[in-house]
Amino acid sequence: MSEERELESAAARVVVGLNAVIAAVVEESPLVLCVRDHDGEISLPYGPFEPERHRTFDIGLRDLVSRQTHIDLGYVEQLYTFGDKGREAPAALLAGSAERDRVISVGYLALAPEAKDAGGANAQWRDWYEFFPWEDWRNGEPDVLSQLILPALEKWASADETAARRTRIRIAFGAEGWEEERALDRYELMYEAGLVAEARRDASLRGRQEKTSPVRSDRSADGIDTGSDTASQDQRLGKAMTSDHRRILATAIGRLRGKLKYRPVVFRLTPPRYPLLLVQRTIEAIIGHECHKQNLRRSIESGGFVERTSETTQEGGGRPAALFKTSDRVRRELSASGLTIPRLKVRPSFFS
Amino acid sequence: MSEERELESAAARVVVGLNAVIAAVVEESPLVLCVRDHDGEISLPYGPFEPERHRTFDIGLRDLVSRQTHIDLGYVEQLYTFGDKGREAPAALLAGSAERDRVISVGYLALAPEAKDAGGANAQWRDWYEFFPWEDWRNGEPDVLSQLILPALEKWASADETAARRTRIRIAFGAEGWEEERALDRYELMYEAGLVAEARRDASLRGRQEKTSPVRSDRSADGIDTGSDTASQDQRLGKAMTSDHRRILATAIGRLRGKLKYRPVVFRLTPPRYPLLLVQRTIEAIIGHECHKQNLRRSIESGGFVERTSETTQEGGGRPAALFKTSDRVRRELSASGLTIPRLKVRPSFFS
DNA sequence: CCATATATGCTCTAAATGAGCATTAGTTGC
DNA sequence: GCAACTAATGCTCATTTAGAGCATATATGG
Repeated sequence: MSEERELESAAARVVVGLNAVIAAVVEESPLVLCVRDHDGEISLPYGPFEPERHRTFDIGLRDLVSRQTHIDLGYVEQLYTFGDKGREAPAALLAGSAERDRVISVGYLALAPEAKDAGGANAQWRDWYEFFPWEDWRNGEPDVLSQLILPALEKWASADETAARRTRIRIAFGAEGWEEERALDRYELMYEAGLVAEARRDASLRGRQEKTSPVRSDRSADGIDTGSDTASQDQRLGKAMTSDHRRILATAIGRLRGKLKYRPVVFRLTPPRYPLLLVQRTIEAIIGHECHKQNLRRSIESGGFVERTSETTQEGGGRPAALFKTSDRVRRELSASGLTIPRLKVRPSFFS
Repeated sequence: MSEERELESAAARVVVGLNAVIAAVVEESPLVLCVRDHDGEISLPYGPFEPERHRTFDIGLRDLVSRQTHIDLGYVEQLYTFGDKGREAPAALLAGSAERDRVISVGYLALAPEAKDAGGANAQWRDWYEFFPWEDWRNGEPDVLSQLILPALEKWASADETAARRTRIRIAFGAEGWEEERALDRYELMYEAGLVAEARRDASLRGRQEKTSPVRSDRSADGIDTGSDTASQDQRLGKAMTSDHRRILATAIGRLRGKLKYRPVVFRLTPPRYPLLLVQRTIEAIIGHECHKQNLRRSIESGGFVERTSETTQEGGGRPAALFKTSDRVRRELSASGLTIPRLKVRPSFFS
């Protein structure tokens, strides 16, 4: 049996890749570092995990990123490992992988305190809401939700006898309040409903490759044709990415949004000295909605996350702001709890 | 370059394994399903991920577990992917992997509402505190902490000029309050300090295999010899497991403990009808400390997690308890928030 | 009936949150 | 210099949660 299996695994290898979501926040914009893949598609930095060179994933990731982008990662955390068949639709995405190899990928999230010039012309910082326009509620409920997404999802749900789809939609899209950390749930629903470009791309790729055994038959089987032309729609439904990178990014956003609430990770994204408003803008950029200023300040100050310095800034035309620095306890991760984020409520219009 | 890499990866393959932490709670005991590996060591159910047979990790895991143990998994969630070099110390742990292959492993957590007979004589449910005696505070602070662990860690920390070790110890072991979800941090510190059997085992294995490049030099370099004989000490410091399985289990425990607080996962572990005390005991078993009964009830009842039925039980010699069932909203995961767990405080004696 | 064991109901206090008003200290235009 | 404007900062008040513990209800075994 051991021999048999040996033959088997020699036939179809597993290739392990590494993917990095490298995030920074600059001037109200949450940025993610992107590269162009060989087809010119937008991708996350990725590459093979090389067991001979890399003692740990962590080391492999840093090495890979530093070679692709001139950036040295600081804070890094493992996100999720993606292994679904067909996820690496454009085959041979990683050098050295044969057609039938299974490519799995270990996704990481990294935080950078500044969006340093990424070096290679190939690397570029992008606002992550380019990929998820519906996730940004800072200026109120995004129109695309009630105008495009929810109607399309509703149609998709109505094609399902059981209430399962509708239930999932209600949870993900906030029938009982918008939960920002459900970014992945929302993306997955939209994918399954055929609303994002990747769903259509993957379906056609699958159609070409496999004549037998329908994989995830529900995906494009009854995907919705929302009418207008694809290009302008993808504009409103966000840019596509290589392979399942947009899913990985959604995972990262959801994770970061959640983590913000129970660990003081914001301070991984701040410069050495900063006014409290910067912390607020950083949080708002990530979370995707506005906060109650005074209460957030109370939370930050009373939590002992920061220390006031004697310096001040004079940015816009208002009273000068005191500059703060992150307290030692927090920088050394001594601090257990995160800061509570007082969100300013915006009522979703749908699910009235 | 692509060719070069192809050769390289043909030389040292990556083999992907799957690991399952399958948990259940029975009568105040948190149980985990274990198997015996070929050496007779206690292991988590594991096996190779077979890309030809398995479309997703999830499917692979269920298949693997059902073949090893007669159990059909319900709730399943990915935990973490372990890839450190040397983690699969006893080489060729997975059939078909050559000596120099790198074995990485995708760990999963599964919850079972009952500890069904596992089938194979090889599979066995065990109380997870056998492996982590210091994590069970239900009868107050475990003696082993102040008697063995903290002194040994303190000694280990004092060998470090920087305060780094001591800081980590203080965070992990609750200088500012015991945080039950830090189970992994605690285990890792103990491993690094050479307090658990696996650390000594891995060190000797490494010593045999590699003459060059000291890997994780701090591990056993100044590991502590706490004096008394190893056997009785391992008794007090918990049973060892194959490879890094105890680390995986620690990850699972920490994750489950954390999740309990923000998602209603307890109800994945309850039978169809139950008295509220059962929920309490289940939570206490997992969390590792007692709760304030009345407040926990308030939390459960007011949160709309359960519905009262007209039935009652008569277990011990007290007033009969009403039987509840989990509400639909919760069973379909409609419920967003978890229940707040009112812990009964126990003051740690150390870090006075 | 009594002692004992739980279950269950309720109260009281303290702390955390949510909202918003008021004041302060600058800048800019005139 | 003054009015208008901008943002920072300080504070208050009402509500909600969370933490503790007392009191009552309904069983069991003598």
